[in-house]
Amino acid sequence: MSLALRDSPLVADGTRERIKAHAREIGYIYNRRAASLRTSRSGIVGVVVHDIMNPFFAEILRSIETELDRSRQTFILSNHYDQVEKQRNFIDTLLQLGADGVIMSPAIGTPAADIRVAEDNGLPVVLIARSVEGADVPVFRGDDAYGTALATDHLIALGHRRIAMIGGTDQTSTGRDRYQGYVNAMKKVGLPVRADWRIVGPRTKQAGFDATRRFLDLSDRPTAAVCWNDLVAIGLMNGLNRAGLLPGRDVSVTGYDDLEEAAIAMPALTTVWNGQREVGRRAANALLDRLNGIEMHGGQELIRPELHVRQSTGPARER
Amino acid sequence: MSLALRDSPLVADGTRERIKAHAREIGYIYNRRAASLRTSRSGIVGVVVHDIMNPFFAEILRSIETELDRSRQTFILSNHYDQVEKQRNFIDTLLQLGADGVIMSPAIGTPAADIRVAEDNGLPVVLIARSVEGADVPVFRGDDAYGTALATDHLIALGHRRIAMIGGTDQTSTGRDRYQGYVNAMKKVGLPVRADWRIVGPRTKQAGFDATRRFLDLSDRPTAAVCWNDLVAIGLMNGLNRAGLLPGRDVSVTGYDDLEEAAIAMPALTTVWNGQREVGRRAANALLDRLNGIEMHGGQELIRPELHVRQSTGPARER
DNA sequence: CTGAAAGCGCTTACAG
DNA sequence: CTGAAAGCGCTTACAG
Repeated sequence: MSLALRDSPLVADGTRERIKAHAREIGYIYNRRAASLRTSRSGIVGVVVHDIMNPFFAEILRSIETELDRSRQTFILSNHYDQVEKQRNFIDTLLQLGADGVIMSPAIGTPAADIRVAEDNGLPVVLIARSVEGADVPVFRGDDAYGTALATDHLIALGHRRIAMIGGTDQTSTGRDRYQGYVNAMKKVGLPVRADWRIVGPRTKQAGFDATRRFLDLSDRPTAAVCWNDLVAIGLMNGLNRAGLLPGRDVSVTGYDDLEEAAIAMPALTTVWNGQREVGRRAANALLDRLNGIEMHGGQELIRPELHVRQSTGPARER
Repeated sequence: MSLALRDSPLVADGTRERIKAHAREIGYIYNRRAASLRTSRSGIVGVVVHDIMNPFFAEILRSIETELDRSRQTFILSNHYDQVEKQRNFIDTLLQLGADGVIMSPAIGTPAADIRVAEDNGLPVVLIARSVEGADVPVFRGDDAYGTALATDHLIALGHRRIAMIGGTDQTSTGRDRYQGYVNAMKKVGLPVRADWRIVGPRTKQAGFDATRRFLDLSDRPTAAVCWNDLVAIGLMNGLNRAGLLPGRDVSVTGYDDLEEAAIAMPALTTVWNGQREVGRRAANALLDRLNGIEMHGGQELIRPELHVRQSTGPARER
């Protein structure tokens, strides 16, 4: 009977259909726990990110969902809110449930040992968005340094010479890379990189909004801002609007990620496409490949970002 | 040993600690599948909503997460995108995994029978945001008719007489109730309810943005719009801004939900607080109570919404 | 080809 | 109080 229900070719068509019909009739429910106990495959994949409410991760999740659905894998989601302990608990849970693998955007401060524990216990890991020093697993992320350089170059080409960087942190690989790209672009053309023109921290709309005051109070106030991501940029633009300044005319603003809402922001946001869908799709497929026994090299796969120019950037105008 | 690991009081403290230390040392991993097979409790709760990328659901999920974490339940998430079939697959998966219960915002068109199948197979159901006719399970949602009446009353008090309703659908209980509240408020003071002043459909930012043209082209163009939710309102405000109209001065706009970003929208959005956190908290606790054998009556628990007045609404001015 | 038996790793009722 | 045995529902290797 179990063979028939699993569509085994060992069972004749007619027999299979009769058995299936009967199973439906008596309300038979396949017990995946029992099957999993026996086969040690559970059909469960874990996904853990900083925060699914962040549209950046939500967009990645959506394409992961598409890929896993196709392979009939169930996925369990968790936020770690950058708490290593919460992430560790989740990995424990996955191990206890016998999950087949995990896709993670590691919490700030994740030690390579945590990845190794998972791997050593038969839970293959694939990383997205951030890498972990010393962990020999596949990583899928955008080329952040290249991306912010694109944005910065664009502003420089528009004639801006005083450019701030708003948001982010040095605690993640992404944060360091994005800042580095901005620094490289500035230095390449001999523009000053001033420590006080970097406003560390903001990564949300609210934080971008709150940073407006600090930005406007900077000495030798910059005429443009490279923002950590679209959320910060949109928050900053709202703040500038409130202060009576028009983004794209009075101050140029770039975002990062090209979220769905970047195009309908007010004004439409110039930003860097970060390939969320690509990251999700490739990460999911890499994990599925690993589950099917395909050998995988560790190391990064960088997705090349693209600049999308819209209305939030314009020619530099001195006050 | 299994007793010691589960902190049973039957085991002396010293013994327990020694056993636990040893377990850690040899890298012992508790097998929840095996335990679940034996006890028929899995520690898994399913949550299925239309779309977790929608901040309304994301905010509900966040408080569900908090409550379930506290009870050490793992939750499995799924979007149904209003496809009954997808929702049905998810419920099947939960049954196969022996999940302890499910919290769902039912897909449009969910038959009461689908709820009953789950319940009859030992999967208790709690509904959020929408109800299902004929399903005798607890429902937690806001009082939608009351909420849109609050918004409409507010606009009427500001002197508006031509008020449109933008977004939503008659296919959900929420949609019908929100429209009814608007109709009631208009009729109560003898204002006209015109079919062409209702723009059915939009529920996203993009859709709200896209609806701007249709709104501006309405005959006897309304001076105010009651929007289905904050996303539609923000999209509409962006569209109005692009058209050179200032929300709150040229056109008054109300939202619904009071999402976190309503307060920092441009301009700050007048909206109806819809108690997402409350809905999530109560739904999770109701389910946990059911799991612990506490009897539950079916039926709705309505959370009373509140009007939050900000800058997107102002006195009516005729052109 | 078919059917009965063993075993996955737990928990619990039961014998000692 | 302790320890060995049964059984949850599958899958698979094996005997017939």
